[in-house]
Amino acid sequence: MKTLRLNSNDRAVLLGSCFFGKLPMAATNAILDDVVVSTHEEHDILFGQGEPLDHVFFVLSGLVRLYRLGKDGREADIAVFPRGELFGESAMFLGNRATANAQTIETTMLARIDSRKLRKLAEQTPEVADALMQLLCRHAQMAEDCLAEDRLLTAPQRVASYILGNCPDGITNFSFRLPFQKNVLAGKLGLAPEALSRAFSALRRSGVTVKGRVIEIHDRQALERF
Amino acid sequence: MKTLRLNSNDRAVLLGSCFFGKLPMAATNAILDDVVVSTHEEHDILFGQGEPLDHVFFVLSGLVRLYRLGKDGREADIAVFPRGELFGESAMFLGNRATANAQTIETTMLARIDSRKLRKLAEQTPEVADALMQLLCRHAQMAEDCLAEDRLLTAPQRVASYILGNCPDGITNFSFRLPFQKNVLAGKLGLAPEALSRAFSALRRSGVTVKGRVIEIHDRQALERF
DNA sequence: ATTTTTATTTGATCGAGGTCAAACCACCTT
DNA sequence: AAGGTGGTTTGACCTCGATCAAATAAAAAT
Repeated sequence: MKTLRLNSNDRAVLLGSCFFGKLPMAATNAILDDVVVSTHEEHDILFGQGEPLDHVFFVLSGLVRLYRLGKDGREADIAVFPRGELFGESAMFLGNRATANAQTIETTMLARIDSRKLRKLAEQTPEVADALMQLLCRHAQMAEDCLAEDRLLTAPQRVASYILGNCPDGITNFSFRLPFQKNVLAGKLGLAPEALSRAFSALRRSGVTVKGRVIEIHDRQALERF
Repeated sequence: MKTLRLNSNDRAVLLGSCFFGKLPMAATNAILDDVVVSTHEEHDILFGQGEPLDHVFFVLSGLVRLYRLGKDGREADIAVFPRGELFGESAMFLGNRATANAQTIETTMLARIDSRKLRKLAEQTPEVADALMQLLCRHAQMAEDCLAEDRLLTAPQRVASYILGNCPDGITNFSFRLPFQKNVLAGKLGLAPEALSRAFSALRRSGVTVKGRVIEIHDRQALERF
């Protein structure tokens, strides 16, 4: 892990992100002033459940996985954060302790924001507080969505739902590239890789073609019905 | 559903709750000033997923269930809120639309807080914003905990975990009363009632006794190992 | 291009838990 | 005491997805 300064590309990613995008410039600058940038190899462990954690992370590039460990060593993914996402914010409100493990999935650049400073800024700047609340809310929703899907949908249905989530409304014919390995998608959907593979092959009958990382949809309706 | 005013017992519940407990008196009073109280029969539907929702609910007494519907009509519980809990807050940040269905589980009294007002108050009062962030955070945690447990633990392990969550640390011999029907516990744990029943009977071997709603633990270690 | 490594698919097996039906039980009412 | 009513338990069966092992495919390294 190497420590660097923010370059202009990093700034662009930060300013274009959902979180920083709607903050007043003054607040953004105050935060970015003493941000620390670090680079990580793939599979680097960022923090572990229960460990002290006094900053919030922003993904400048790469991919990070949040997960919990079972006592038998098995892992359950809680969330996957691509570039532009902020994570680790819940520790800020829970005694500065991480509530899960975090690991990079690929080579990743992160910006670290001091949580004390962010929290203080939120006290003084309603827009920051509001942005934080929206972030927390979105993360809560993500977890609730996952929970509901796990409980209500079969593996092929969850995969169909994931695909549809990446397909603009009203379009019936569509294709896109997975932003990560199938491996990772499987974890995100709470499936073993084998189950994901089988789910894809079950969806083939409903007009889904998979070539490497590229997914093609030929019949949106069929997917929705699945 | 009948509409009432806050009585002194209601105020006590509100003031003793996790959310209002740490607010400055002025903020609490501002909120309570135009709270609306309503009573509901059991199984009353409070709101449905996607519907407009312009207030936040506080449980004065009774029990409320948040759940999502699958397209086949099956239901997946997201959370269960007993007296003293605030819920429905996420709609505030997501365009005033409910993200799930809510239903009373038993006869219930609710206080409704206007979300516009609460949000405005949060802008002006850092303590309110902070309390809201902690609430959102706790709810996000609850969902993540559920998700992780669903993915990592078997039915008996989830039940064991629930029991241990109700048992003070360091005590080996313990007994408590379920705060709701087994029915409800099953839903909360993402199990069919039959599966909960079987889980209990699997735990009997580890020193758990179930008599009606009363759960007795005779060997904490055995439960932890399960 | 060839080898090595890593990711994905396929096959076979197994177990957890859902579902349906029936029995059981507790608590009410009459 | 008899009869409801609704929650809970038990039994039987079956489906989904985990797991293990092996085959393939794709990527990276030489």
